[in-house]
Amino acid sequence: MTLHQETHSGDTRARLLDAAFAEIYTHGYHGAATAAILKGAGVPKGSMYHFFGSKKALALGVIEERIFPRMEAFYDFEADADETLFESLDRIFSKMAEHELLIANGCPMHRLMVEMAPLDLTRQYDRFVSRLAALFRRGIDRGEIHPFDTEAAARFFITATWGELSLPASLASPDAFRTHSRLLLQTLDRYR
Amino acid sequence: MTLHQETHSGDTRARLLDAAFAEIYTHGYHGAATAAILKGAGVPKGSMYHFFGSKKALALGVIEERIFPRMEAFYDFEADADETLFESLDRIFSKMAEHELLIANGCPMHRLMVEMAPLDLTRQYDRFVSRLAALFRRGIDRGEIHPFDTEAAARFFITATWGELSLPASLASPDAFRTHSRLLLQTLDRYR
DNA sequence: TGGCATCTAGACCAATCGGTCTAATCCATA
DNA sequence: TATGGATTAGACCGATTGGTCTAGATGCCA
Repeated sequence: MTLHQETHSGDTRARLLDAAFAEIYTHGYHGAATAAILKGAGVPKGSMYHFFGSKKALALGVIEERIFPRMEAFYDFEADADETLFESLDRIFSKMAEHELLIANGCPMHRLMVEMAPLDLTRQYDRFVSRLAALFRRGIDRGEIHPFDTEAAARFFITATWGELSLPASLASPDAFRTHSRLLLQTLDRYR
Repeated sequence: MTLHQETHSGDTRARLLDAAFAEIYTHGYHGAATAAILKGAGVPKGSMYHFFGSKKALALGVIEERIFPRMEAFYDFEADADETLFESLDRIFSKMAEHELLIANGCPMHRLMVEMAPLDLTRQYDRFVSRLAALFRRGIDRGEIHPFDTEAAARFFITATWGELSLPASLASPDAFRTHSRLLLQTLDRYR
């Protein structure tokens, strides 16, 4: 049966978040029209304003329930406790280089950060820095690398990587990204 | 006399470019309303559409005649031919750290690149890379540093710096920038 | 001074924006 | 099966968007 609408079993909210994420990721917040989001989700306007009070609230929901969890899963620094620091970093950077959408469109959190400057993403950023710094610290504790300022290095790694990922698709490529991350990793050689 | 309008001696076009630059730099392309640009320039709509066919054409003009020349002047890598490579880099990074607007708002070319992805800024990017690579090469030729892949290093420096500069004002600071560029410069130590 | 192209001026336009509102419908529970 | 909150549906709204158009002012050159 299922005539023109598939699986409308109360997942309206989730569909809205998914469609909004896609639309905002590819067109930016200002460039994403609510009409396009609605169409993408196959949901009428009334439902959107039932679940979210405004476009901004929807964007906040996207950050909180789509982008941030996705990042946490992606940058799973501690996935394998048996990995050395350098093995972990290699694994993460390789995964990124193979992620076509990421190479072409950049990090969604970074994009929203840049475009919606008034929005405060300090907490998410700090949390992200802490996690990477903790990975560095574990390497130090295990004697894989000599001590250094892990917080500063984590910030350096994150913003430097965001910069490379933010290149437009016409300038970005997996190879360019791999070169970038190789140079970035060399930063740590002096502490080996 | 000059009643309510100051120096309208045919500089309308220039005023439009200035106002558009300011508006686009602070609000982004989508966020910049033509009405606001017009108001900022103190110029009626008819004049704008006389000189520029569309908002997009105006933005192109801003890139070509405001942003890019400004960058070329700012990153004047070869200003002092007697400087060593490291002196030049120190000078540039210091100048950037002291540039409040740059720290707070990021590199205008980078912002437009991110927001107007379809726009092709490949030529400008490549030119910028070449200039920095040339500075590296000069250092090599003078024996100040051992040979390395200057193109790759230039790209690394530029995108890494863009990433740090793209942090929102709430996370950016001259100190954070200085730490970032210090770590970036360490990349070259291995070739000293 | 007359004539013509350049430029100014802003009223006006259709389209689109985010957002509101009310009526209909669904659905769980009593 | 009756009731009532949750959800759907989309017509509608004022504001704002980028863009058009025509009338007049301006200034250069003949």
